[in-house]
Parts: sequence; structure tokens; C-alpha cells
Amino acid sequence: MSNQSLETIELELAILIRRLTTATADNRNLDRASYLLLRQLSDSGQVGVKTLARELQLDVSTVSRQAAALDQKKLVEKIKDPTDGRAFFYNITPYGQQELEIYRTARLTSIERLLTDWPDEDAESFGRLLKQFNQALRER
Amino acid sequence: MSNQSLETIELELAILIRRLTTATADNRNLDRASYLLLRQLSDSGQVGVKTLARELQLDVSTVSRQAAALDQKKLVEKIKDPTDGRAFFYNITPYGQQELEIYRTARLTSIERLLTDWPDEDAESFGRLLKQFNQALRER
DNA sequence: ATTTATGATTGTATAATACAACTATAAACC
DNA sequence: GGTTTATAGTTGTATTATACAATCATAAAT
Repeated sequence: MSNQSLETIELELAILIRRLTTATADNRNLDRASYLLLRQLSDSGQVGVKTLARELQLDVSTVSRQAAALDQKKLVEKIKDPTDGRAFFYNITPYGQQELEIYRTARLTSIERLLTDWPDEDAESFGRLLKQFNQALRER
Repeated sequence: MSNQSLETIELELAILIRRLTTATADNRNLDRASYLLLRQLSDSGQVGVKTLARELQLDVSTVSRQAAALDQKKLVEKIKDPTDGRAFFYNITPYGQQELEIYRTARLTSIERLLTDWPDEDAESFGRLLKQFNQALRER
């Protein structure tokens, strides 16, 4: 790999993180953290914080708080595991599902706006490479 | 642009931000925020917080605190602007320059490790597309 | 029956940020 | 030249996202 490519990736990643960490904080709907958690629940539903934390690669305490917040907002419901007195499931509610869709659509739209001038090919590559990079991070 | 590409970018960006926001927090050297500020100073030196804030697209108060922290650690020095009693310049110190290099090299190495299996072409595209995406974000 | 492991929560700390209030100085305006 | 307004910077306060450590309750193992 050329050193130039490496240096570009290094710098642009740093910038991207900074930019997006705050850019996505300006909504009164779902915050970024809740969003990923809700998505995860929407997909893998019926799991407890421990599983979620593993899937999301976060600390259990973090997920516990996030899940409590979602529960508070009625976006998920917390159900006692009948077979284990310590454990709970979380389930996305219909309302949560609906909010998730609204938020996701808004995100898609705003990203689409950013990419208007991009050749299809670039958008396709960008998605593929981001995914590949995340995979590498996950396996690290 | 295909909807598939858009959806991939949307999801993978969310994941990436989350992953990197914390992944890069585990160093006892420079934190991410200081890093970009120090880089900026290393490049554009001899400017005050207002200029830096504009360049970095951050609030002045944020930069003020970050710069104070760097000054505290002797990574930069704060110099009174002789022509304007309200203003200051910041200048990276030789020590700051050295620390910046050390940190940057470490970052390069760890990213390089993530990309070992990537075709050169992918690394090149990834860098280019990240840069392009950041540019779009900046102009938004 | 006691000890140990596990699922979850809560206390505490840290990092990065923004907005609002404030201070000091400079510039603009009659 | 004195008053008003603009500007550079700092500080107070709040928010969001996170981790680690301590704790609680229950389950599993011995």
C-alpha cells in the first residue's frame, strides 16, 4: 500500500470522526447511540443487555443505560425473562419501529444529499470499503 | 445512486463513528481532539483560537480549552499578539512537533495493520472517497 | 448449604463538545 | 475624543457517550 494512501486515510478518518460525532448530535429525535441500539433490537430482538453489548461491542453498563432510556421513551419494552430471574429481554415497540424508520429515512436523505454529485461507482465503492473497514476494526 | 449503496453507507458510517469515537480514546498520549488541533497548528501556525476554530469547524470555546490544555502540556506556546491587545498566537513547540510525529506514526501503524490484506487499489479508493466525503460535509 | 459465577444496574469519572455570559481591548461614529 | 459597538478570548454550565468499579440479586457449581 502506498504511504500516500495510508496518510490520506489516517487524516481523513480523524476529520470524519470529529465531524460526524457532532454533526449527528443536532437532532431532537433519536441520538446516534439509541439509533444503533434500536436497530440492533429491531433485528435481533428478544435479547438482554449482555448480548446487545457483545453485538455492539460496548460495555454492558453503557447499553444498560441506553436501553433504559429507550424504555423510558416507550421505544422498547423490557420484559422479565421467565426462565431466569436475573435476566430481561428488550423488544422494540411498534412506536419504536416507527420512530426508527423515520429517523433512518431522515439519515438516508441527508446522506443522499451529500452524495448527489457522486458517480454511482464511487458511492458503491465507498459503501463497500466502509463496510470492509468496519469489519477489519471488528476483527482487530 | 443505488439505494443499496446508500443504505450501506448510512449504516456503516454510523458504526464507524461509534467504533472510532471510543477506539481512539485508549491512549495516554494525545487525545483525538488535541491531535487535530496540533496538526492544524503545525501546518498553519501563528494563529489564534478564532482562526483555528474556523478552520476546524469547532466552537471557539472548545478550541480555547483544547489550546489551553496543549499549552499546559508545553506542546504549544501562547504568544501575545503585539499588534492587538486582545489576541494571541499559538505556536507548536519542538516538543509538540515531536509528540505529534510520535502519535501520528502510531496511528499510521495501527491503520496499516488494519489494511494489511487490502489490495492497494482499495486503500487508494478508500482514502480518496473519505476525502471526498469530508469535503462534501464541509461544504454542506 | 455455601461459594462462585452471571445478568443487570448504579456510582463515578472522563472526553468532547456547544451555547451563553462575561472581560478586555479595538474600531467606528458622531 | 468620548461613547457605542464589534471582536478575541475565557469561563460557567449543560449534554452526550462512554468505561470501569462496586453492588445486587439470582442462578449454578461444589
